[in-house]
Amino acid sequence: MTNIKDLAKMAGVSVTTVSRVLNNHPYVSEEKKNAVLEAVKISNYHKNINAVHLSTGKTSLMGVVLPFSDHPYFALLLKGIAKKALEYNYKLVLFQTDYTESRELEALQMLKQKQIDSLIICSRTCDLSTIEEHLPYGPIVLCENIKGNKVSTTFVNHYKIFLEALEYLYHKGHNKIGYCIGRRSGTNSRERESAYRDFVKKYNLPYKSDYVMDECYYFEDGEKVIKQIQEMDTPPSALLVTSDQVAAGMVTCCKNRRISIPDELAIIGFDNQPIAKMMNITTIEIPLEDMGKNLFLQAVNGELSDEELPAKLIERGTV
Amino acid sequence: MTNIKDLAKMAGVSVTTVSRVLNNHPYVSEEKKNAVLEAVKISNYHKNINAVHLSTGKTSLMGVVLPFSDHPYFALLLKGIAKKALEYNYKLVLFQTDYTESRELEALQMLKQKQIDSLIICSRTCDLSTIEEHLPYGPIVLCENIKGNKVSTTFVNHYKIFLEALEYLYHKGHNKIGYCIGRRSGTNSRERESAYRDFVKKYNLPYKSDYVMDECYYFEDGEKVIKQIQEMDTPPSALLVTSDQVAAGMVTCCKNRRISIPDELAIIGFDNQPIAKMMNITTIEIPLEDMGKNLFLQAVNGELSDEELPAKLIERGTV
DNA sequence: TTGTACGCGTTATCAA
DNA sequence: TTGATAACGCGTACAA
Repeated sequence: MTNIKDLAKMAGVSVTTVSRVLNNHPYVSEEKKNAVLEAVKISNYHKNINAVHLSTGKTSLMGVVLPFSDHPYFALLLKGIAKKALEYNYKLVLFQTDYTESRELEALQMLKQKQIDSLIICSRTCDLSTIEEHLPYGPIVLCENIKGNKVSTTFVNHYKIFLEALEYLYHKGHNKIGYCIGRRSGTNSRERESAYRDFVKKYNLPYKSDYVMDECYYFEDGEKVIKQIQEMDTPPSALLVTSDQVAAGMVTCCKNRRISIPDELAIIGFDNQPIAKMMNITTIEIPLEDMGKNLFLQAVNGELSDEELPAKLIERGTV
Repeated sequence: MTNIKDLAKMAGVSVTTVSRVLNNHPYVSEEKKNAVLEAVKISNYHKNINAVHLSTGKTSLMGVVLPFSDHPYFALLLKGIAKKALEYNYKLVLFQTDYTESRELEALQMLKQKQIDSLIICSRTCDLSTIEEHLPYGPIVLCENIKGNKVSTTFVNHYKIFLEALEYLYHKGHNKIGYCIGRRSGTNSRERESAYRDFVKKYNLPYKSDYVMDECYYFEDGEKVIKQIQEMDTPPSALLVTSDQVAAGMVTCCKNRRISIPDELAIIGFDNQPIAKMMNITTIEIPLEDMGKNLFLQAVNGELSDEELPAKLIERGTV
């Protein structure tokens, strides 16, 4: 492997000059520059990036922590991050955690060890305090509404939009409303739960714990939900479903079982993914790709900020 | 940032001894070992991985090239890779190419620059020769049937399984069979096309170019296909669809349009994803996760091998 | 405009 | 069992 020293020898210049040429620094004569470039060409030289990293203390590598990359929600977030990463010439290191804390710690560890410059955590299991401990080693940004901390955040106001959707259903005549969610823990889920509780309280509705169904992630989970509500004595007449995938699975399942939508069951999905448009599902649009882009920018520049992005209800045929 | 030198000073030993302790090498007394460990603890020391990389010439980073990470086919492949990566303590660097060659070259570049140890290319646009040029810099493995080269491969025999599926449809009484595919280029696509041509030749069927539909990737593309065939004078009576997602989209669309499956249109999907099971879609099972695992293993150990994994037809309700 | 010399943090070699 | 010291390859004060 030829290195910068070899090049210097070949071109008859110093290593500094070689380095200058390689990094487009000023103050180097056309003549020597060409000599170096020539040497690069004939020697098939390529920088050893690790040496650059060691020398500069930076890696142009950004970590991305997410539970599953095969879920459209996170895939879209990732897409936004990846777009900006391309633009800024950053590479991404993926940490697929399956919501296990140890995998999250690995990512934080890499930040500590300077293998990545910064870290985007799309969803987490570990404590906020654990994250804060690692802040001295590089920027960490989160995708949840916890303003006023030492970490930057990009988020949508899940409390507000959840409440809005619930009110919408209520004014459409529904008073038996349930909701489906991925996991019960996590900031976003807690926000939704508290919106739900505030809603039933406001309208004096009973809080039925079986109206809240968790572990809903994928298309095929929609069937599970339909089965569940069919077994209930008084099933909900409307469901807020925090993923369009699951909502689509429910719509498909309902068609198979001849359950009429929205007459027998109204459904509001989340994200406004292509599948929702195609299946004409009423949904809450979440600007996932924009959120990804924003997360990236916060992570690169490292300045502290909290940014709320808008979500909005899109009326279609399932309510 | 405290470093190994500081530790040495603190513990009253040499840097060599510190390094030995840190890497669990033998020949260090219990006493000194404890002294070092103590120093590590109180100084909150963490290795600078870049220095390790520079020194060892390795990174424990593996590159993964794929067109889109939000497609279930690649997401499953990635899942298999990620599982093994976790086991072998490797991290993954993701290159989402959108099938642009320049992004692929970036990955190869990183291999050259020693930022990654090895590279898995799940699907490519660039020439095989371009890949071979980069082979001296580290193992590169491919996910396609091009045996006998200097690169390792893991693949299923798409020619064979495609032919098998076509025969299956033929013997079910279909002689107007079409197929849907992602892109037309690429080894896998060419294999399928040649299986299709051999099939129509064998049974003396006409080759109709509009029976081959490309750009079919996602659920929502299923609708596009149905629209297309509905406009044909003599639409196909059966379709091989190289993604369960698209097949699911088609089934959904057919339900909306009251097209009876399999009577008016028979469908065979690909991959055997959960959605296929749920929607009772006949499909070709591809062991994607296993393929991912295998790709990883080939990439870490760097030995040259070509491994064919089995695919099989799963009969369900759409034929 | 150019070059020398050192630092980055670690591992590996070799002598003791 | 230990420790000096030389790599690893690059960037950059600082001097010229």
